Amino acid sequence: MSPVEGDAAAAGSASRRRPGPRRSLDRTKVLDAAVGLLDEGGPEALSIRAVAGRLGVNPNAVYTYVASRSALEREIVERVFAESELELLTGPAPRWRSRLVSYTRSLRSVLLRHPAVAGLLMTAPMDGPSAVLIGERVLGALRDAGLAPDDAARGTYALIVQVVGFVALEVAETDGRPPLAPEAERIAARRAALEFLDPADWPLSAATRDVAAGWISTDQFDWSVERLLDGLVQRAG
Amino acid sequence: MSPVEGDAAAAGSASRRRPGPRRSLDRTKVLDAAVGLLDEGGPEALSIRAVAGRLGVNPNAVYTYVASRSALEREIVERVFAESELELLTGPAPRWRSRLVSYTRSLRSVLLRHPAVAGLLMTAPMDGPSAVLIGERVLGALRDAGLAPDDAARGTYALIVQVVGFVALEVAETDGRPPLAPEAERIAARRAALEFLDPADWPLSAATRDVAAGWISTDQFDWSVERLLDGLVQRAG
DNA sequence: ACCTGAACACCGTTCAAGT
DNA sequence: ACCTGAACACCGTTCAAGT
Repeated sequence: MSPVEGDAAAAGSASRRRPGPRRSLDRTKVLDAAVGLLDEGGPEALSIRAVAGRLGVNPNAVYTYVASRSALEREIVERVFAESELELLTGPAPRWRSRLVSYTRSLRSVLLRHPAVAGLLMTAPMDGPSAVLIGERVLGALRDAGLAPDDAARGTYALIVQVVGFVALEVAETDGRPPLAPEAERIAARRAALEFLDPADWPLSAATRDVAAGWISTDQFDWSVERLLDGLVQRAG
Repeated sequence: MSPVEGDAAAAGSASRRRPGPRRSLDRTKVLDAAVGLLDEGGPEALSIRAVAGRLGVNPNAVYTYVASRSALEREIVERVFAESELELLTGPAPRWRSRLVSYTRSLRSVLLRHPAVAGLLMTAPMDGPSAVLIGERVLGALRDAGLAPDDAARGTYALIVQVVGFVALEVAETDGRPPLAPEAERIAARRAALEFLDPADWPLSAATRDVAAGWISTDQFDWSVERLLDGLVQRAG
């Protein structure tokens, strides 16, 4: 990539210079392969054996770099979190709301570009470095909104739950294979599926079919975030 | 179970009375077996083959009653939703808030008693009859709160996302085998895991470690629901 | 209609061995 | 240290056959 080969090569030349089989893999290649599989084939395309196959090694070679399938899945989520535009969260204090709104939109967009990864969102704790950094920045924005530290911390989690929960349920209605159908198409399919709602049995739901069809929409996403923010700031002094 | 054998036997005697192998299974037994496996052995205990084994039949016999493993998972969630105390959602209009708060608490409790089922919450659309009925009743409570129909419909989904998202992330931090460790214990484990937060790197997060440890707590759950409700009613006339 | 029997094409993970 | 080779104990699902 660059004239000098970077950290790994530098460290290697200094400490270890044995003939050996000369490593054919590294952690990055394993993760690239895993995300590539999910992005091309959807949720079912991911397996340790498929990752190994894509890298041209035996299945068990993967275990040199990841402890287990579930550890691999956690790192995949972490890597996609790292793609979100964190810089949207920083800015002048009075603009705390637009910072949060634009960042949550950005995070949703990133996840919708990797729908099969989004399907892994709620299956393991989000405790990687990117998740921690996102938390720190959201916390900062809510402090800028005037919330006391403890309320800002609680609000941070409520917002994260709303955002990742929304996206997880949104992709759960798809096959997880990118690119997803356009939003309008997905809403229309939901609208058709809600045709069954009989006003005699579920009057309120039947009367708001069109809104429920849009539960996966960008409008509903933004609206939910805004309402939650309204509730959070209401109790700021 | 009772002197007369119930619906199935009655229907059977009237319409079909052929010798045959006399069915050894039905849909209910399959679902009972599946939930039983999850409740005893956690998420990994569920497989089509294990369900068959528990019922003493061949693996493929299960396919007479469920179309696929993922269809089975959807029905498992539906069945656990049906265990929630829907009657908590009905009552006098002015008590809309306490109806919503007590129902969401009840739903969380039910799900935490079936943690491996809770792990399936975000992997498929919740479109079963119980989910529809829950939606109808939540919608009613939000109408009682004074929200316009469309806002009530949007609010219903925001609330569902918050509740199921919260529980899914909560159980994702456990092994999914019931009974879960007591909440205080799970919070203490989180507190210990957050010890690494260096104030130099993440000052705001480090300062609110104790709150973040309690992100899986009943207090945080209630607080999140209340703040969202605050945001929802703020725009009611 | 509902089950058995047998097979297909996979899994994650572990262990021993090579270099 | 990092890979190969081989195996263990599983999967979901399909098809043909029995009754």
